Amino acid sequence: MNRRNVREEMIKGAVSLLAERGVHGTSFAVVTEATNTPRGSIYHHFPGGKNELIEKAVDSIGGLVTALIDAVDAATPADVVEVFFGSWRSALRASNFDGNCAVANTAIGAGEDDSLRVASQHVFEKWHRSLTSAFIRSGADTSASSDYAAVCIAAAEGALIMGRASRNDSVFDALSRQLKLLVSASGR
Amino acid sequence: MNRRNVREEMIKGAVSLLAERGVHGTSFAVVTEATNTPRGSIYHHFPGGKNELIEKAVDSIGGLVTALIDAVDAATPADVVEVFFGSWRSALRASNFDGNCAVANTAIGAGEDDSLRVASQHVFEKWHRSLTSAFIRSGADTSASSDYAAVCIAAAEGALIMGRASRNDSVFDALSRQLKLLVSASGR
DNA sequence: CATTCACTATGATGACTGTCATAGACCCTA
DNA sequence: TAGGGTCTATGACAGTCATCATAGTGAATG
Repeated sequence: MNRRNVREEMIKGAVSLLAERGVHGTSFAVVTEATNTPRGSIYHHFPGGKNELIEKAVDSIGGLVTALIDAVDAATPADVVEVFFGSWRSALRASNFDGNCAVANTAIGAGEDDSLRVASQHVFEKWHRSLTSAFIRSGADTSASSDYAAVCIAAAEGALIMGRASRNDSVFDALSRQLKLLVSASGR
Repeated sequence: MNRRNVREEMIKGAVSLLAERGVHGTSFAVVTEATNTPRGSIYHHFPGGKNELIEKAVDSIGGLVTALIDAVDAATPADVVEVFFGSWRSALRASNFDGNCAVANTAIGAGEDDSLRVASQHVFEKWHRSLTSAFIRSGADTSASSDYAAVCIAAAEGALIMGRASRNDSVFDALSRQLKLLVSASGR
């Protein structure tokens, strides 16, 4: 836990906690306890305080998911839907139905300070661009791909909330089923 | 502000604050200040403390929206989509892009105590049933209506988050456009 | 008039929050 | 060996949170 990775550990822990408990639940006390990182050096690593930590956490998970989307090499638009929803679904399961999207939680928990809101906005935009490209690559209708991406992201975010509320991920079945139909209609 | 409506005032105020600031931001101090209700009688009206207030607020807004859905008398499935998203969209605008769905915020902000999670779960289920019926009434494919309802609710919840993050409601355009196509495909 | 009840006012409690100052520990370089 | 920069430990700070106890109000009932 010494040397240089304390900062990274904190950011990583903040991502998990952000998904599970939101911005307010991600207090420094909880972060340091969950990650076994030293409480004394917080303002050394994050001079901007809590906001800086959360921002970095949002950037981190945002970039990670973006990379995941960019790596999708699907043969059909329906496969893009399958992979995208499948990832979120398994994330929900992995959290034992106790986690939401960290970015969504940040957008919701953003207070007066606009920095957090803007950070999550940028992530959403990045995801939208990447997913749009993925749809185009898979042979979807080019002019509709942006719409498809928006629908998928919005639906996934909503499904996470509903799935968590019901401790059940069957919502994803309906979404996957219908959105596959939608994106297949015009493509190919 | 005397007599019997203090309780109702508090619940009403809690709904607004819940949508804007989430569970944690809906503190008693803020509620009483925003509604000009007496701070001293909180535990008289809500012996269950904060949880009871939030629960009642979720029930309240849940029933209100349910009634709204039940009142929809649409000629086509596409019209159901139009009305449903239109309502959420104008709610977002009305809040100056600073409000989410109060029920979603409660689901997210629910802590260890399961009561809040369950309350929001029930509301989501109620909405799902009502919207499914609305689709069936409008002539949509009966076996697909449940899926349609799930997709619409999830997408709307996600769109609220994204719209708030970007202070922009153009996401709703894409959603409305595509989901109208989807629900029209099999219906009629 | 007296009692009871619904409601309100005030303030204390202890826990937790983000923030920061101070001082000590570690290790690389000279 | 000495110095200096990076990191850590400890704890104080002002504030807010939910909760509750105590005391008080006024009105309706008996």
